Amino acid sequence: MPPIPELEEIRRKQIIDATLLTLSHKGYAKATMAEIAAAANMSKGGLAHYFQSKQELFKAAFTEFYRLIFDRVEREADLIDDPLDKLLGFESLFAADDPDVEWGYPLLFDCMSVAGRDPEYRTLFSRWVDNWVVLLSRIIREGMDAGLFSPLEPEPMARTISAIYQGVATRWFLAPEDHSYEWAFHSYQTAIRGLMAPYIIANQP
Amino acid sequence: MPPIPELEEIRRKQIIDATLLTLSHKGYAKATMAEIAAAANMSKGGLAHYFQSKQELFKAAFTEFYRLIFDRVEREADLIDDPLDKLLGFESLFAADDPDVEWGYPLLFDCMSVAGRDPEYRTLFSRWVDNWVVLLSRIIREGMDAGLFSPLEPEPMARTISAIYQGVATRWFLAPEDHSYEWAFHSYQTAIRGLMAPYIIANQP
DNA sequence: CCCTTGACCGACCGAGCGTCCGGTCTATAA
DNA sequence: TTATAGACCGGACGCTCGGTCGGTCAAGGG
Repeated sequence: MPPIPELEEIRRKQIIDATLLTLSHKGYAKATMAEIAAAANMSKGGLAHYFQSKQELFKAAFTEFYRLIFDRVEREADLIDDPLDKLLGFESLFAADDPDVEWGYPLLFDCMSVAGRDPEYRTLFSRWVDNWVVLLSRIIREGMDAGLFSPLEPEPMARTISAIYQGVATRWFLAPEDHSYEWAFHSYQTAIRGLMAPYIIANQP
Repeated sequence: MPPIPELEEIRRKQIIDATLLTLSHKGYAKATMAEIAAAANMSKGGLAHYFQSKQELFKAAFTEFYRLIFDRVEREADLIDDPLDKLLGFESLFAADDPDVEWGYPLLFDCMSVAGRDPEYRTLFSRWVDNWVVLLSRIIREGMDAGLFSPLEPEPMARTISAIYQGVATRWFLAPEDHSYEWAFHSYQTAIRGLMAPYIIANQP
């Protein structure tokens, strides 16, 4: 009998946090169960009590990871009023010194790498993308409702925008010597403006 | 004394081909030296005779891989005359049934995943990008020389274009249910047209 | 005909890994 | 107080893999 009924939830969170921490500086391939157990102040056996395999644990960790990211992005989008500015304003994701960013990208690359062969991880990746698409679609609809954008299909446009964001961010992250923050931000903004240009209704004077 | 002096080159090519083949359906993490050796019709010892470590072999293989891709892309670009059409015309890279494409993307994701932590692979990734940038910059310069584009900095634009291409292609490859060929091609073309629009000189009637 | 050289073999080693499992401890129920 | 169940421990097991190393064989030089 568990003394505290929520113990399982607490432990799972504790383990997942430790997994993300370990993953962040070791990577998917080199993170071991022993290391994760140690980071969670637990033994390998205790860890196995809550997650029966490494795969299961990693999938739970990755799911938790993108939940974290979206909480954050959504909060930031809420602070901006103008829909176009919202679309253009993901600068916080180009913050090199932010720990979330620093280990978030490698984690995403790990997921993509595995997804190249494993359908289950492909689903994880799709869900990651879907979150972005939902967020961006909502912003586009806001713009249409406010009479700022002329009618367009929100979802394909949202997918295009997020794909462009990901492409630019990947370069910036993996080859920063050749892709400065300025380049990344300018590239992203120019590309999005170019895409949205046909749909932006000139503001009345 | 080797009976054929070029034997070493032949063997290295043979091994690298086998490595790419093995990598293509096993992935970086799960491809073993024994398997590669078998694919090269050779023993582990023979393999070790030419490549002293797995890392060394993989780096050579990846370098060869992007040489292959660029030979191909360059040849295809040569077939098109109009510079803008060249920029817009990488459709062969959205060919799902092409074996080069089918295993090329996973290989690139593997490289990116390792590059997230390993500076040597980061350099490999940079070189991969640089190849694209050189190719695209040349096309942009052609357009400027031909009076089709007004003056612009070719390199940053080339980097933006290739980043967008990569972002779109990644989605198309990893989440094809949600990102059709039509979506990918339209997204890429629309984005590039939007970027280039300010620099396209209206053709005289 | 022997000796050297280099290509190549494949059994083996040792490290590292995920998983399993017998056991211990603690808290509740009887 | 005793019994029981679940939480957790940590060593052992089995396996895989990269790298090594003594050996074989064929070709050419002396």
